[in-house]
Amino acid sequence: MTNTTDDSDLVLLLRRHRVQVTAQRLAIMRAVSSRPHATADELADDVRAVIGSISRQAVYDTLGLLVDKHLVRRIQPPGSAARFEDRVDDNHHHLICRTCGSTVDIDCAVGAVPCLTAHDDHGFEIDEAEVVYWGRCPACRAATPEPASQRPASERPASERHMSERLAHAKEQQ
Amino acid sequence: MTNTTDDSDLVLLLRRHRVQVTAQRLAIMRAVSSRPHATADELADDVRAVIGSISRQAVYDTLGLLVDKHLVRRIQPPGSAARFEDRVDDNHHHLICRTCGSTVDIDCAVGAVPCLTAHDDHGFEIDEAEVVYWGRCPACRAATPEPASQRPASERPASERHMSERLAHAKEQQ
DNA sequence: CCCGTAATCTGGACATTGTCCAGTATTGGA
DNA sequence: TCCAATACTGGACAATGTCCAGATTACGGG
Ligand SMILES: [Mn+2]
Ligand SMILES: [Mn+2]
Ligand SMILES: [Zn+2]
Ligand SMILES: [Zn+2]
Repeated sequence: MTNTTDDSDLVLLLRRHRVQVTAQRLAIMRAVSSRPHATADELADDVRAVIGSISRQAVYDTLGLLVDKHLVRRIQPPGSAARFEDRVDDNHHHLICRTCGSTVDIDCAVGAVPCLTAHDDHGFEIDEAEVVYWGRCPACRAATPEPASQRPASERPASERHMSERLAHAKEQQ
Repeated sequence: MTNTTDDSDLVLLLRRHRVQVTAQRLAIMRAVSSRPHATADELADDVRAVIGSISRQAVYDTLGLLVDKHLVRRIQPPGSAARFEDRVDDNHHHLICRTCGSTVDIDCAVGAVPCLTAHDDHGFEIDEAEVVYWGRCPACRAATPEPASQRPASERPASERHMSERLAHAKEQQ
């Protein structure tokens, strides 16, 4: 997608944001664009394949800078290192396969700024809602038809939600 | 809350789930109940204050086991170590202060099984939606009235979402 | 075009959060 | 009470970041 992007375009973009232009930064931007949802480590590898070498710190510094400038979005899926992507400011979410870890973009079910209206905001000033959908991708579903499914995800009476309440219940039944 | 719970109740609960009863497990269950959203490390400290000592491995093993048994829920807030809580199977979400990290429970804006219906499921079999709301808690808001707010969170034309597209735009304007 | 300074990059040490493993201790049933 | 399965311990190791001091590079001004 950005494979066809000229370096001069990236230079322009950086200058517009008052960011010094370096070979490392250009390479990292290209890497982020060409491999969405990659980790810092993966991006470092990609960059090394192009410009020979880069320090770990330069990778982290640059990604952090680009995130600050809203040129890159950092997502931190539970149980994984941070991942980075090109697609910013559109509030999209992510769908991750429990089995193989593959990650795809997903638009929000609710609207442009999804879920930003929580029932009770507890006095917080909410500015972002991050949503991660968990499931099994088509490939993994095909591989194992029915994984002896746990996780009924069904509701339980509110009175049994906490450990303490559930054990009281257990005692009665005993 | 569970401070008043008798050990024998916890024993009962574990037995019902075919889990061996040990002093470490009981202490960890108590710790999780009494300090919601604590990290493994914090729980280990709490447990040590009660039973003297426990290995890090026992803490992780037990928490993992309790999570498997649906007696404890593990949440992994972006940028933080995993946290654990008592309140399971009710699909509630979390609201985290960007400034001080305080975490509160929040019920879903949408319904009992929130957001589980994504626009396009990409063929995935979705079983859970995890939502993290980000913001500033009342205390932090009071401390700093307006933090030179960035993050407009406003929509941008779809044509400007990706780096590549935005730089093209930049070029025109040049 | 050259210079000086600020910004950036480098490489190595260090921190945090977890997992692996082999040996020892405890649990719970026979 | 005894045994086998299970759990716990302590130390090594791994992954993901951050800190820091010194070397290098970028870029605006002369
Ligand atoms: Mn994405
Ligand atoms: Mn909670
Ligand atoms: Zn998969
Ligand atoms: Zn706060």
